[in-house]
Amino acid sequence: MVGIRELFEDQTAPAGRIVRAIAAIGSATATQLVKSTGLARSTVSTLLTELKDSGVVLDVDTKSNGFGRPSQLLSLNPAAGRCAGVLLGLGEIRIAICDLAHTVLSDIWFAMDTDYTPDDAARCVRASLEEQCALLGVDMSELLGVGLAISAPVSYDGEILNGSILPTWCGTNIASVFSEQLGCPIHVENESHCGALAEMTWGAAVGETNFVLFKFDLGIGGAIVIDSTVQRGAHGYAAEFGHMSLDPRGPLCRCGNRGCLETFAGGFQLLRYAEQSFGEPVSIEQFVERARNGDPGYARLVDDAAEMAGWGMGIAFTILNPPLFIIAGKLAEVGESFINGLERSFARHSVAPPAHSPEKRRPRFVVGTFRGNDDTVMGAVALVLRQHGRIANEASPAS
Amino acid sequence: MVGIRELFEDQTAPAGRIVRAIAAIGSATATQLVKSTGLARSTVSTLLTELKDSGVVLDVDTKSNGFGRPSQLLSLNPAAGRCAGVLLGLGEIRIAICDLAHTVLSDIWFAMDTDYTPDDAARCVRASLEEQCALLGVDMSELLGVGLAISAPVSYDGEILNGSILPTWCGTNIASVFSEQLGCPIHVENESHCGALAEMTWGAAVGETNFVLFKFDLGIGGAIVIDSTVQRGAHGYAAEFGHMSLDPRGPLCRCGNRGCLETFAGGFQLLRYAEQSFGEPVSIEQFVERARNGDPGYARLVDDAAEMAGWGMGIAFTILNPPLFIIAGKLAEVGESFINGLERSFARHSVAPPAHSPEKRRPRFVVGTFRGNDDTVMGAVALVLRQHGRIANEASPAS
DNA sequence: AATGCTTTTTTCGAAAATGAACAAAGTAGA
DNA sequence: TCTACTTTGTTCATTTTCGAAAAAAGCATT
Repeated sequence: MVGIRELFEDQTAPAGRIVRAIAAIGSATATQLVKSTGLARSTVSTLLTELKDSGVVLDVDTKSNGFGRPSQLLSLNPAAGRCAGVLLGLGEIRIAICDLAHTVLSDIWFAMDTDYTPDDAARCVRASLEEQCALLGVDMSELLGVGLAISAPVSYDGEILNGSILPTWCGTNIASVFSEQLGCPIHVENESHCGALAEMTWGAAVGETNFVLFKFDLGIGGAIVIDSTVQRGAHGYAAEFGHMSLDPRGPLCRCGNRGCLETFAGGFQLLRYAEQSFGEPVSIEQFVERARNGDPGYARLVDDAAEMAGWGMGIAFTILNPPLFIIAGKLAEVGESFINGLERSFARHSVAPPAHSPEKRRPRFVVGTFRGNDDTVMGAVALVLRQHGRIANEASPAS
Repeated sequence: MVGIRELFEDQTAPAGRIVRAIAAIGSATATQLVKSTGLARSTVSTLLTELKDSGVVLDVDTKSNGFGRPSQLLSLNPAAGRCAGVLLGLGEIRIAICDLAHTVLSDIWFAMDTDYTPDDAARCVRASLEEQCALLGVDMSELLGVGLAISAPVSYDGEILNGSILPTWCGTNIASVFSEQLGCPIHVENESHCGALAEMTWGAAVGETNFVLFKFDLGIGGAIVIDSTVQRGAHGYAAEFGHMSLDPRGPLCRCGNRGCLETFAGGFQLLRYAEQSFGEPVSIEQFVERARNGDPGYARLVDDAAEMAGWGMGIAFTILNPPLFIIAGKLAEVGESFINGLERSFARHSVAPPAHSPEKRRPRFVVGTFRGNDDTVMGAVALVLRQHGRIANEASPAS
């Protein structure tokens, strides 16, 4: 008999595969597990009874499919373990705790100095996690893992590569800093990649195995998902759509190049253009609100941004040929006008399917379901649930 | 006891996995197989003795690693089966036959009318294959598969999507046409994807599991390889680098968009520009020769093409973040001047690694090892060896 | 209520894969 | 030449996984 921790982390053993398959989607039927793990019916059945006996898996419901014997809906025992997700944001930290049945148990937020250090962050997160765990009546050592979402590319060993938002953090190994404080497995990923995991787990991409996500927010990021796996590339830089160089003579970008997509359609830039033109500083929420209401200047800014964004997505399509695009971030909340402009521009910048081509040869466009920075925190939780971006585990347990 | 054919095609059985692992790299040691298949040493050992007993696998050599017991080099029995690769080109067809130890047994070429039909092609290929097989003293029914390389994107079910080079072929299901004539498993892929397989199997990408290939030839294509798998995308369009739209007001492209990379750096266009400027039509071989010798006008054309190509590769890097770029196609034969220009432009158009970053955070650039259209035919063979792009198998054997 | 149909779930003997211990085959240095 | 060390290859009892058949649990029609 093994504990949930071992099962959860075992990459090869069938029992582990089953547990993680359930963790990934929250609840599942045995038949679904047969498909997603590739194991034999009998194997799944046997292991499932064992897992039920040891209290790791629970029957939660019974689901009829119209015909035939109804199937049992299974879920991991919520009491068997918990996962935490942490968003390390600009002057703020947000922490969510979930059980293994995907129920959010705690979701808190607190402000930080804008120049907080990794050590500050780790200490604050630890204090806060201890407090929250106490409220939930569990011990912090029961956490199966903590996921960190960072607004910067992260290398495979947990180092922050390009401190564009948090410049002083560049070069820090964020994973080891947190591992030392928290003493449990740490998973690190960049913010947009977390967003994709959140959409796969709770949002617009549930059940999708292949898609590309564009996140239009203050910055522009994205994620490439192939076979349900978020691609990280050789160094963790993959899907930095905001820094596709679209115009070699365009505006200078914070990354050091010119004419990046972000300089045309990034939120920071749009806000600056708006302030320059209308003389009044606005928040991104105000900006989105005015653009949605059709305020001419703002609408035009969004229109132009959509034009460039569609171009970028066209190029991404030419390279990756995904069946689905998910459009996320605050700019997506502008609604139809942004999405339509984007699709129109996309059509002009991607290889046109031949005239007789069936509908399915065009990619689908879907707007993400998360608002605010929910996608990021929840994605950080999903990091643990899906055992993605795992980095440190051999730290001594917090005393 | 099972025949090589079943083993070769069985996707799940360990024996099949071992056979295909050997087929993919030509010859291997048992330890390599343990790593690449993920099976236990004991399993590999047991199955290997069985495979040797049935004559499928042979000991070919013994390799010392300096320390420890030397390992046996294994190879598939060349007499156990053969694979054919077919290039369906512009006014020409090329066919290669290999044994399972990667030895080329036959490599022939013949001209076709420029407007030959798929049926013509299938009949000619069949006649030629029968002849070649007879010369080799084997029966055509012993072929383990035939790979087809096409100068156009191909869908998963073998349909030609965009007949840019062979316009009348658009919409044909090339796989079923050939399957009917040849009566053996057919594998279809687009030309550039085949090129990547050839480089992985015999060329510059041996041992590489992740890379991006750009092929600069008369057209521009490419391939994305992740975990040793050539990515096809949702519809088989993936890695159409030639049609990245770099300038919305640029020249019209045959794909219907403007300013595609191909309109700036594609061989067809370069030849046309050269003819317009120097009044004399040249072949691509002549063009490359003159550019390599530093002939000013040609050198400048190549320089400008490298500038745009580097830009395109920069964008691809921002999206995919590969550890390695392979540069293939006739334009690569121009040499240093093209490659250097390309790398220089790349550096200006991709996210710059921070100043302190280690060398390994930059992608490597390597020139492909194949010349002419060797990569394409050999890639078509590799299609079969690696069981990639498999489409038809249930056709009735040719009578 | 009974029967047929469909899908899920379990059971159980057979087959496959594994881990651990051992044997083999080489190098390097005493 | 002998011993220590390293890596490869084999054997076999134990454990794991599978396939096929049977049992179970619902819906729909008669």
